[in-house]
Amino acid sequence: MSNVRVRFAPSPTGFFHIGSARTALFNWLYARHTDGKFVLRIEDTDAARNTEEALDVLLKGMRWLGMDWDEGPEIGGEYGPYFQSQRGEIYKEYLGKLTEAGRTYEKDGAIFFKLEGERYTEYDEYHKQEMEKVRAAPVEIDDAIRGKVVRAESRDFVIFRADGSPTFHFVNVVDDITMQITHVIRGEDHLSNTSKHVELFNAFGAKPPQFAHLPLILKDPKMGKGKMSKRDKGSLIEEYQERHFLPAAVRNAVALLGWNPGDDREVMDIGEIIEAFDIKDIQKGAARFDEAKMAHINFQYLKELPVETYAWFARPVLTEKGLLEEDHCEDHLQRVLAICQEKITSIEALPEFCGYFFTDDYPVNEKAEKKALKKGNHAELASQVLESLSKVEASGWTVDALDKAFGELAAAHGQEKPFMWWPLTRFAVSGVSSGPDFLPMLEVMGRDMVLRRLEKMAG
RNA sequence: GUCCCGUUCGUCUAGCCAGGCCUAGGACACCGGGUUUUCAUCCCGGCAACAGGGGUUCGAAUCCCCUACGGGAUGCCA
Repeated sequence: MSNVRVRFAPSPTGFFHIGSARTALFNWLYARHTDGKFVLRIEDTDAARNTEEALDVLLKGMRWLGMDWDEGPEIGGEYGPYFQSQRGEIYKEYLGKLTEAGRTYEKDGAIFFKLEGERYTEYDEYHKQEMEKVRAAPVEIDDAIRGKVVRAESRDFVIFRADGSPTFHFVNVVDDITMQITHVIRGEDHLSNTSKHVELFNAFGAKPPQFAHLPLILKDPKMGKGKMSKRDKGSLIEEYQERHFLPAAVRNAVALLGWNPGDDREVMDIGEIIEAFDIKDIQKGAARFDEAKMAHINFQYLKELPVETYAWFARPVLTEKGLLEEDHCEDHLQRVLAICQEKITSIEALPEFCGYFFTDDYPVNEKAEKKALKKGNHAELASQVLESLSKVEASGWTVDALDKAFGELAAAHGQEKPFMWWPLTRFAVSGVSSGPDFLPMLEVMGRDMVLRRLEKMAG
């Protein structure tokens, strides 16, 4: 085990944003890669919006993506509590240290952190007023992604509000010190704040952790400017859960958001990702999230799934849509899925793709109908197929037998191949013009269903 | 305004730190062709980028400077 201790410190808002998930994942990957500890710390100081449900969304999302934490909610750990709302005593104690060192003062009921350096007054263009500023020594941040970043703070800042609650900058630093965090991997929006944090670490006489600031995930320019927000489509992990994406695929896609293994690998199992992951390979530039790529990766995972597992994911989706009885024969389900799995790119599209295997109440696609009927008189063609296929016994209803029956049908009409009957037949039994391979589809459907639907078309 | 960060195909990116192997590679998307006389799969092909300008150098996507653009910070939000 290494001494690496990283943390993910979300504020439960009721959403699990893809950017947060990425930050969590990178921390988790780094912990697993280095055989260190991954700490989950809940920043629930804003009582108004931090509810039980909000925390639940977060924890469920973490687990769904397979990110387990070594210390944190529900499991505890030796550096707890892991909820900021329960760490008041610790914050008071650390405030005392600062006050003792003469680094605080009170103003308007709030407690400020006092910077060291020459003081002067200057008109501030942003605040549109005269303000007291400090010529503090520049702080040097050695960022694992950006390199050396130098930035100087110029104003004292609030660490305890007038209502007595500590601010983000303060609790963040105190928690990182007391939880002995060695690496802080977080979004770039915190890079400018880091000089504040380093000032605080220094004031406490603590060594700042290794920082690594992740590039931001920007929204689609068509949707506006700035970083991706929870209102943007595709930005919430919950959305992928609801759409039945495979968690491993989502995790893989999220890992690729600003990181890559340095070669052409994209679809990787989690062990591979953990092994390859390193902070130095993280991108500097901001990225735009591409849903199409996520879908592609998801499909790659879907194709590789054993049909048993595929059925495990698919069954609830089909049941939800009312296509499948709870106790529907597992073997039959798997036979259907086996011929669909390679053709279909998402679980989400499955009900539409294969619903007709399970119910007679399936929609008829008009375009497919037009296409199928172009081949000739549909009632006539259907009755020809019906006549031919009814000769195949239920016990011998196989691809081979069906192929043979179609062959004989063709021969009887002086055709070399039976393909003129195929589109019509497919349409008659499924209502659409595309789907699984034709003969296997008929075989899996079974004699009764196929003949029944052909009869209907034959009139 | 000030400070900080960034900028390679439409998108994600490799290459940049250690300049020549880059006529800039891969993937997604898109377009075309093929297979499957179904198809959303699969196969083949195509399109398409070093933000701009100066330098340094025999040689720059790679090093330096400037400009432009994008982003972030500048909260008693986190």
